[in-house]
Amino acid sequence: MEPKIKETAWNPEIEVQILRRWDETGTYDFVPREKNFVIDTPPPYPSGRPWHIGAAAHYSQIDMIARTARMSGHNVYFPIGIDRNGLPVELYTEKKHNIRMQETDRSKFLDLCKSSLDDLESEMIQIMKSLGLSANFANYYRTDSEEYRALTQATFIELWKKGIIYKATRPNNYDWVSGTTIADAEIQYQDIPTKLAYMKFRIKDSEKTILIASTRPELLCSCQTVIVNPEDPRYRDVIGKKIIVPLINREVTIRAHRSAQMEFGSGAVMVCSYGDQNDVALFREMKMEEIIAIGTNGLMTESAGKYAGMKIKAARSRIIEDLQESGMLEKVEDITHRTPVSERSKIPIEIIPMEEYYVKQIDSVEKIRDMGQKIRFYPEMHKQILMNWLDSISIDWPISRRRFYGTEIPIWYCKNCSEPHVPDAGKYYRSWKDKAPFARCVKCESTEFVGEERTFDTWMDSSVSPLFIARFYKDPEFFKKTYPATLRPQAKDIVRTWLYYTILRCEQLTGKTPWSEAWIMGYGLDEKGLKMSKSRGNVIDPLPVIQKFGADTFRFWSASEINHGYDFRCNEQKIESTKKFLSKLWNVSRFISGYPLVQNAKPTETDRWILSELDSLIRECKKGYAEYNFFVPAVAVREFTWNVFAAHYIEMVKARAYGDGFTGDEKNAAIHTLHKVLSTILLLLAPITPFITEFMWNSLYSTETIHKQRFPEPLGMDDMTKHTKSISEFNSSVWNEKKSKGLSLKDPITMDVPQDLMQFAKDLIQMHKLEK
RNA sequence: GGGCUCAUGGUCCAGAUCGGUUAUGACGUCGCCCUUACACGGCGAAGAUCCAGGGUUCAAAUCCCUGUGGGCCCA
Repeated sequence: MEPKIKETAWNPEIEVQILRRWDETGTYDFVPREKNFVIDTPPPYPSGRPWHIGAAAHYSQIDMIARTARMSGHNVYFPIGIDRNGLPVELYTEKKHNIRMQETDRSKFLDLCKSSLDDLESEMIQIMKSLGLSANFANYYRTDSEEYRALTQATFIELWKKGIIYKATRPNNYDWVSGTTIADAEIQYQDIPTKLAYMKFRIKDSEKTILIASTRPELLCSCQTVIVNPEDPRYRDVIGKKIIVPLINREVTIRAHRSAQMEFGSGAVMVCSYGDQNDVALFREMKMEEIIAIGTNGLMTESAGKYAGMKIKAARSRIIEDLQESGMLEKVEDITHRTPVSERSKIPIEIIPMEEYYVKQIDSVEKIRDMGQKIRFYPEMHKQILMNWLDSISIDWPISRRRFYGTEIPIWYCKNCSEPHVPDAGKYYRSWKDKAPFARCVKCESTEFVGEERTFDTWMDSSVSPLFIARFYKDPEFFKKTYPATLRPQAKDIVRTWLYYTILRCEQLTGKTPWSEAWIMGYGLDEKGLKMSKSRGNVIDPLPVIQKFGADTFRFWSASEINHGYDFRCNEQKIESTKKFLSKLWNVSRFISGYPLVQNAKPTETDRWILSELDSLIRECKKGYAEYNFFVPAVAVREFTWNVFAAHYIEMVKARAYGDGFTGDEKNAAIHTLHKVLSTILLLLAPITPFITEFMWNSLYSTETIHKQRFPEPLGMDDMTKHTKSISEFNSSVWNEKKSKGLSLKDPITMDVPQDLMQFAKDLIQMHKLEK
């Protein structure tokens, strides 16, 4: 028998041809039906190259979800988008061209950002395509397109009319390097070494001093009170007394407040506007007048007196020196302080009062919690990330940003009376440069307007992705069929942003939960378990890896190595060695390809044994697929194919398939079973390794694509899996016996078939050339 | 300080819901072998006090408690 297939190893170059055929025949085109399986695919952000290998693994797995759904009989809608709004591209562009955004013409700056994005985007699209994503690339969307931004603006206009948006001046997180307000969700905490200064505050009309420890002595000028814990015996008698702020010489009152921790520093705390969120709460609670010590440029303000105009750190050092000179410094300790920093620029944020727009969210927390409870999370434990976040929401969501590359806030202000005007929804507005779409002010009838210059927080755009893909406002028929979506796949680090904001916004706009399932994946780390970063030099570029070993290799690695929901390690050598399994599968197929398809056959005992093992494999795989956990089918199929089917069954029936010493029926039964098992393996692996399975399916079984087939059902064989262990043990014992006698495997040997394997005797005797 | 999570041979990972065999498999290492699908292979070997301590039990990698160490998140 000559195998139909000649090559002896899986050649990844075949993938290119298969990709082309899928593309030409429109294999994955989406035509909406009444019921659809809609994936709210995360639009990746092209922030620089190379693209993260963990992200490539992530998108491979999202594709496995799409293929699983398709093979389970669903009509799958798998859109692809690219997220292009926001700060990273601005920073990238500033660096690339050595310019500063605030000093560059806005139109010109936007053009530069756009071309940076175009370059980075094309590489990402190429990787996603070559990974074999069964998505609709023909009309992939961009979040900075006119159409997308018009949707973001339309949703803003609707919320504005519903009264969910408001403007307020309040202390806010401010990133003075990127020059913008940021939301709590954009803050990270980092342990940063800093100095804890113990300062002496003198009690008025007394020689007594109280020690106050602070990491922010430069905020002395904005100190409005000193608090001590009411339970603290050391300070009981000074509560209500006046105390003098050193250097500033302002008198403030000592107050009792339970938020003062007795263990920290000296137990007495100065309250300034604003050192941290607790200061904000205390100023509000005690209705104190705020003093702004730090400006939006990151420099000390006029309120800081002689320190005005200095950078924060410089002012801190100078004040410590001055305190020393005036004898008001007790000591300075070096400590490590958990410091809130901006997620993007990594600098410590300042809390500065500014006027910004807000989306109401505090009132919705309970509703979102209920909706979140009803979403099925894979894995279930990651629902907790959302719940923890909901517990810690304390202020509304500030949505305005003082940046350029984002969706413009569509508001014009009357030049005369400042009344804000919001245009009709539906168009894309560039309020910073477009002429106001109003004739006169509704309030004072003036005819001159000034456009808002700020942009939205990018999560305002991202949080309406389920609405965009469902053509909200544009195509009611389509919307009805595709919203709510079925599933949101995403990484766990953006649960509190993307996942949460999407539920919030979709609830506000549609009253519905945007999807019924959320699939949460862990991070890709380097081989030692550390985060990959350019500074560490441990970044792995996915593109050459995929080119070298093929997409199926990469995908099978991702399925067999990643325990769903947990962080995973990326190791190029492991990816390479995964290819061995594909070659094994290739050669098993190659062997079987030498036999014709046999329609009907009566299986022998040996055949019924492997078919019974196959049934249990099908059940196991389907269990994994039902939870979108690809680790389960990948490992189960590999184990079965390699260590049961190839190692034992194929060896046992080789002679029978050749027909040596067997009847025609027995021979046909072997050939029929070989094809049955192989075709089932191909179907079970198709979502994970779409290329090799498609190639084999087309070569052996059908000209139709494997990817529109249904998953196999168990045949319902009697359970014979209990024999598997005896079979493999007996085979091993024969191999060992021959080896110890220096015999070749094809030499005959005198051995008996064990009693419990008599039903398989005929095959075993031929396989090992057993003699009496 | 609170929450989530992890800890099994050199490396990765299974087994843990429902306690009971010589603890699974892959990668790597070593030895032998071209046996008509495959040397990207086959056969075999070495290699684990299942993080520590305590408890429940006839019996614990598995259940309970305490602790140690790592990761992430929140204050």
